[in-house]
Amino acid sequence: MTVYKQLLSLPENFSFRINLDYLKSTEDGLFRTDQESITRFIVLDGNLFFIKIYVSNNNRLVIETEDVSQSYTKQFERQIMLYIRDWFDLDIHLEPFYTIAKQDEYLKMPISKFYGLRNIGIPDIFEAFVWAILGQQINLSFASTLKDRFIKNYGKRLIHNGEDYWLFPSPRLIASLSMDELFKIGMSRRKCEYIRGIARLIANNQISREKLVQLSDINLAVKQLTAIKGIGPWTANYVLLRCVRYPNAFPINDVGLHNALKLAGSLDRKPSIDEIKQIASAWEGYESYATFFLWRLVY
DNA sequence: GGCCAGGTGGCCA
DNA sequence: TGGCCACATGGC
Repeated sequence: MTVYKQLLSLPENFSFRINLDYLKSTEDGLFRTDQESITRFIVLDGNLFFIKIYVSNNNRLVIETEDVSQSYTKQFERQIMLYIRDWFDLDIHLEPFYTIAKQDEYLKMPISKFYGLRNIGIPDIFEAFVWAILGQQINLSFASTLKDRFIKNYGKRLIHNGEDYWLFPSPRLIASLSMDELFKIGMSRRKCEYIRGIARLIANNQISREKLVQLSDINLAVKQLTAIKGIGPWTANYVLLRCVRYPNAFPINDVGLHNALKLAGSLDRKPSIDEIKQIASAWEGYESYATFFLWRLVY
């Protein structure tokens, strides 16, 4: 099979190792990591590509693409590069964030520990919503178990070099499933309804990443999303942070964030919401990165 | 056994 | 608006 190789130059403040470690900690059947690379299948307009990502000696990102569907064109090449730039959030300028964070009581420790980390995103908005809804209220390890069951029950299995990879289930398929079919994996009935509802909205193109990007006002985006059953302020901000990439997305109610602030600030208790508003006022415009680095402390 | 997990909607004053 | 409560399940 033909393999195409592309290079992407990396920002100064990007550490491949730190980002690989992060991905390793979140491996979920959709991609795989080893000591030096990340691999996954991606689908573009129904065409299948297998990509391998690693770093070269002169600090460039190397992307090898196997043309599984025999459909590789310059257009797909461009889309694959955009996908990688987006997944690793390569186009954001983080110097202003680091300048703020270096002198911030709560951020200086996480940015020193994880310098070079990026908000590795969830490019597929349906996946982002499902992951957020699954994670509501329950502990993260159980949420991971549910996600694993979700992917392996409804997703598509592919094999590459004898190893399993999965494609995330399509919103169209999930929208068509019965409550019982969804309930069997162990999530609450309400989560089944929420997920089926969002699947329907995405399948009908009533909700899309592009539309949310175009709103460009986080208050509007949150308002629109929280009108949907099962999407509260936390889920809305989570999706805007991990997928749509609003830099000021801020899931202020997040328990993990609270624990991370307690740890980073050596507090004897978790801060209150009002205290967090005070703390975060210094991060204006970079709340999403502040949150992502703080999460890394506790997950 | 009880309480908390990367919350949310529904009900009631 | 603000205060409960149920929700599925796992870990401590």
